[in-house]
Amino acid sequence: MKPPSEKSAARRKSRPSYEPLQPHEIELADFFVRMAGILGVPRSVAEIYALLYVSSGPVDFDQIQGRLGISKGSVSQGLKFLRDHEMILSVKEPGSRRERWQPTPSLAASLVALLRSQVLPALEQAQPGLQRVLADAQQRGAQPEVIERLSRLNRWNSRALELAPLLLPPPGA
Amino acid sequence: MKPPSEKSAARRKSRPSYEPLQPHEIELADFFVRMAGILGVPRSVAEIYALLYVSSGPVDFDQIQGRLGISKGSVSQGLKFLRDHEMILSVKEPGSRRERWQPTPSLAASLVALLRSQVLPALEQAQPGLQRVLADAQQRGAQPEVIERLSRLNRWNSRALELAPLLLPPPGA
DNA sequence: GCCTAAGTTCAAAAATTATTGAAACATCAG
DNA sequence: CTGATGTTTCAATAATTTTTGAACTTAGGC
Repeated sequence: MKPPSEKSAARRKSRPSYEPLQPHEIELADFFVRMAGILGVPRSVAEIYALLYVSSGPVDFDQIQGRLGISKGSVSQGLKFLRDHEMILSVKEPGSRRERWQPTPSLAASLVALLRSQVLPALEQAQPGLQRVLADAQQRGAQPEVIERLSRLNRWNSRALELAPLLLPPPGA
Repeated sequence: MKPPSEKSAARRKSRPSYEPLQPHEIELADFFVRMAGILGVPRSVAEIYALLYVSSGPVDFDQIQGRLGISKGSVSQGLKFLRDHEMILSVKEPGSRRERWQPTPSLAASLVALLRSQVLPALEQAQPGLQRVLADAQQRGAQPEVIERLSRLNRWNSRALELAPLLLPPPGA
């Protein structure tokens, strides 16, 4: 609520005070937050991405924390998530340990990568189980309709797994 | 833990005791639960769908509750969700008020509908805001790179909105 | 090689979301 | 009609997820 007195704040090592998000930035953040929500990505992560997205140059850790008004921990974890999913890039300037961040050039590619990383493991892990479920149903002489459903599910799963690598090469190719 | 004594259970209006899910059913449910999780659909909803999906005929309310071991409230809400997203159909048999449920023929169509229902409203609502954000940036003479990003976002949004009705006709066409 | 700025980790707290169950409601078989 | 059956509602609770912040680690400037 009450900010540290102007004087002391200004004197010591110039701990800069950051502006809260402007209305237009909030609008964009809301959009990203909503979209991210569909995929279960936390609010803070979407906000960080939005901030980088509307910002003209790379943004550093403290700016992110200050402008969004969130904790260090959240910033760190959010950046980790975005890094892991190759949605942001860091720019290092010489003579400073500080990293500055900006979005990857293609948001589209980022989204695809994000989806991949969520869906693919599920498909892969499910593969043997789904086959077993189908075999099981056939052995038990289940209704043709059920067999048909389970077959289709298996076919889908296989096709998705085949197509996946074409959609975007795995993170080391 | 301890079921009601066999005798009384058997006598009165035959409140049947339902079998818990079999291993092959659990396997399928796990798959659906995982996939649903990606879209933020609750576990219980995915389980209900999975049960209908592996079952030979339509399944009624009490069977769902009994076999999944969840509350009436959850069953009701889960069915509502699935109904609202046109993922299940009810079959009514004459001489009974009871509804029995089965999955809609196409899981693919169901998934598309589900996605639509989550993504479309977000896109629609965002439309004016995104345009405003772009206009704003242009007026403020923001960096070309930022303008470019925001333009692309707007174009995407518009194209997605145009394409959407083709993907699947809105729920009354 | 220190020492400090920069960032990470993670247990605890807060916030959010899902589930329960009891009461209210609706419908239709009798 | 009416009573019992079948379903919905929703406030309370439980479960899960996200955020915080203080202690810890790391890296690089000096």
